[in-house]
Amino acid sequence: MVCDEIYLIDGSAYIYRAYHAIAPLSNSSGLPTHAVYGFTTILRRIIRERQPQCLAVAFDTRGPVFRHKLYPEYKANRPPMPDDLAVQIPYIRKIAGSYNILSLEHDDQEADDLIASVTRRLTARGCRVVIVSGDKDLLQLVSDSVSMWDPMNDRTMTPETVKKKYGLDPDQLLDYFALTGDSSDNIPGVPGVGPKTAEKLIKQYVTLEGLYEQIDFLKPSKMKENLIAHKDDAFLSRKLIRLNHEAVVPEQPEEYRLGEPHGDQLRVLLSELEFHSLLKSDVPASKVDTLGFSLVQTGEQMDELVSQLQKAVHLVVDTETTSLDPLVARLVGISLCIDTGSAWYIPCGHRDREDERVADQLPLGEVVSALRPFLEERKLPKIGHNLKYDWAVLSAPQNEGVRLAGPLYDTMVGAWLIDPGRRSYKLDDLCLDLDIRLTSFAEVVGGDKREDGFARVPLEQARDYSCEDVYGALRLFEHQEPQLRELGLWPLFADLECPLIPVLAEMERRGICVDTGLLDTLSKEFGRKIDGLKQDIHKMAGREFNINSPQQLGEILFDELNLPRGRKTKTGYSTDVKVLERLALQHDLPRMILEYRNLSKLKSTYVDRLTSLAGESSGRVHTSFNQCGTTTGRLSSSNPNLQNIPIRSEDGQRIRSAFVAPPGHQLLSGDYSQIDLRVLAHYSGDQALREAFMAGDDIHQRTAAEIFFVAPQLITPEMRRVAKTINFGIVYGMSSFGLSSQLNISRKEAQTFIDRYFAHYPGVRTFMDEIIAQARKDGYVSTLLGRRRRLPDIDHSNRTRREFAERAAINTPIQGTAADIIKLAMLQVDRELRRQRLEAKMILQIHDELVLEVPEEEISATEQLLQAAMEKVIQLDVPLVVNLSVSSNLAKV
DNA sequence: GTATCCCCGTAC
DNA sequence: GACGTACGGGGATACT
Repeated sequence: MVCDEIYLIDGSAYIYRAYHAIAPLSNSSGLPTHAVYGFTTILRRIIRERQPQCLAVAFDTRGPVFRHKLYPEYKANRPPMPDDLAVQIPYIRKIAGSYNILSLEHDDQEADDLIASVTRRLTARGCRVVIVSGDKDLLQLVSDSVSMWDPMNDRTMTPETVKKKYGLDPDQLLDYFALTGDSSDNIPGVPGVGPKTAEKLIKQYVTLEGLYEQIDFLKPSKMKENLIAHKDDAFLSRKLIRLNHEAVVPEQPEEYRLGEPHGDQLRVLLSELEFHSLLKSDVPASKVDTLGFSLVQTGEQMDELVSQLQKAVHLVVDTETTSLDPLVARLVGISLCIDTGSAWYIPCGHRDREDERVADQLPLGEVVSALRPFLEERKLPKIGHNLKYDWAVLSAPQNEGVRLAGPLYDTMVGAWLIDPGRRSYKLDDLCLDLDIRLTSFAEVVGGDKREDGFARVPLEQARDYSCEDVYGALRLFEHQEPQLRELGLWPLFADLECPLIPVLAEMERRGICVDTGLLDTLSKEFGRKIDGLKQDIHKMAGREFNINSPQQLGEILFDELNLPRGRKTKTGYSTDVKVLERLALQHDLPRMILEYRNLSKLKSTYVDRLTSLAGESSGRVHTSFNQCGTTTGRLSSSNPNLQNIPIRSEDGQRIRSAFVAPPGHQLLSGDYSQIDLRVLAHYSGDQALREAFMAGDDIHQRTAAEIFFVAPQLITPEMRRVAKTINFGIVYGMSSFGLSSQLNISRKEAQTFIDRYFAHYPGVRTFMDEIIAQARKDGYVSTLLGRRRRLPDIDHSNRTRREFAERAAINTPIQGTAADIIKLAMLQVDRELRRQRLEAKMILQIHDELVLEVPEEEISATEQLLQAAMEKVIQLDVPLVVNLSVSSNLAKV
């Protein structure tokens, strides 16, 4: 028999489960997709784990079914299907179709009835059936040839397990449920009869009929009265629960055979849904044609390549190297292409198994001298994916310092500008959207786990892999360019973000000097204090425990010391600063925990981490500035993150002072004063806010005067602090709740402050309302330079998600415009330093601050340059003010 | 043993 | 549920 075992999936049930179990998700056009996603994963899991030959998925019909005629109240307590689920249903059907799975649906029948009908037909033909469901209503079908499996908890129900769970045979369940009823389906049953009673009754009397024949002999009781009074309900319930075995369904087992997925359909569908990982794993490869890829291994071949490059209008570049770290990476090969018809791979650093240089390749020197004129040609645009890396590799001294020039077009940055919210900007993921499947790095390097694995990849394979990357990047670029122009992003792309790439690469390469001696001292000192605190804490707690574990800490504080619990987290009670600070008022332990936490955070995250990173490259640390790391347009920094070095506490300052200028140099820092609020003043046009900045006032003091109704000179530091919190909160869209918890005041007081704030700055209120309205109309918000962020949740039915999008609508134009401005300034500073032939170098950007390393004799010239460049980089309706500071280290005095 | 989630804390 | 944008350490947990 072709299909001796058939899997029948309770589709509708899993749609609901997926909908509720998976966090809301949507594609870039705002279509909710989480139910589709969850459903698809379940389907895949069933197929993967059970490899069924025969499979069907049953769906509920949309309209009423025969049960409604029997009982109008049937499922009357069910809320209608949520809209954001309803729109996903057609996609779920398409998914089933694309995976080549038979779908069952019938007017007047529910999925359960279809499953019952198929089960009846096919078991009669000798097939075994596995029902895939978690619904107890289907248990009535279980028999020697029918089992039920719920992949969610991987439980299989057989007649034996049914007996174990209910004490009854599967065919008695109907009568059993007829008595208990089912509140979720609004099936009445008999009031007062629950699982225990029903089990006893059915065990004794076998069926409803048996029970009611003997009803007179029951002892008088409330239950007996109920049974008599609700006899009709019991029989009606059984009718409702009994599945229909007579629905029209395919009769032949062959019709349930699971075929191969429809690759093309699936590709289109998964692309639309933006299920990139599934696209990658489930859609058969449409591999890139490698016919036009060639190796350049001889002088003649290089000459031929050079003559081809003469006619290039743009050059796509990718480098293969021995390391992800450009400081040490050695070129293994370069791939190039100028159109989508062909590509070249020029190996220059490949090695064999014995680590001997492979013979059939030109030496690096020859490769570089042949290609340098093209790579450095300022009129020849260069295209690549993550060009910051290639720029850094090519310009490194060990690779002969090629300065990749010409307008740079980076497809990673392009993809980010088009959709700054997407998860991955990896070349292969982006290419999948264009239906191009690239070979993964892992596939090529295979088992070789060493970092320089690529050097040992055979040339032909290296050629195909590397050429695919330039081909993919070019296809991406061709896809992106019209989009970038259409969205008005081209100037931002071509004139700001892409020119910034070499600037960032140089900042990263230069790095910043750290005083490892000081870090060492700090590490020891913090270590000593931490050990002392640890002992004291354990002593006071009465036992040893892991202080770093919020869970264990919670046990000590709340269970053993019985201190009052605060806010709940998913896994227990919160032990964060706010909670511990409150507890510190009544117990010493929380105070010590806070100190312990503070010191261990500083030690592990900063002191020790910096020490290990500085050790790798002789006293300097080299961060990565991630250009595509945020949704607002800011940079982010990692390995180490130099944008969150402590500043507020004294210990934080000591860590800062370990960032130093090298001998003969100083650190010059310029930071924008209140750039967010100035941008807000500009955007909102609010009269009072603008005047405050025009007058050069201390904005927090000014705000304090307005909300406390006092003269500016009478403002206390406390009042200023409150005003400052409000000013910041406004930019983030904070509510009275947030403000009250931040300031430890009542919500009412917080609301009063907010009301007074808006009374004084009415333009800000208008701005906030308008920007949300605009986001709702357009589906996105934008910054001064036209940077965009889509906000698909701005109309979401879930209030939390909607309000989140609303706050982002307020914050993004402000934060993003500030990012635009400082990026412009970075380009300007870079250009001016070159023009004035100064040796000073930018080394850090911390959102509203630029830090330069400056030779002592250049300090005054660089100060002027920096301040002018930053302040004059753009004209807002309020002045931009930059504060400078010069110091031998990063600590603020 | 490795990958990932969660809690927490640092910055602007 | 409640304040936007990040990164990262360490514990807990899930998976291989």
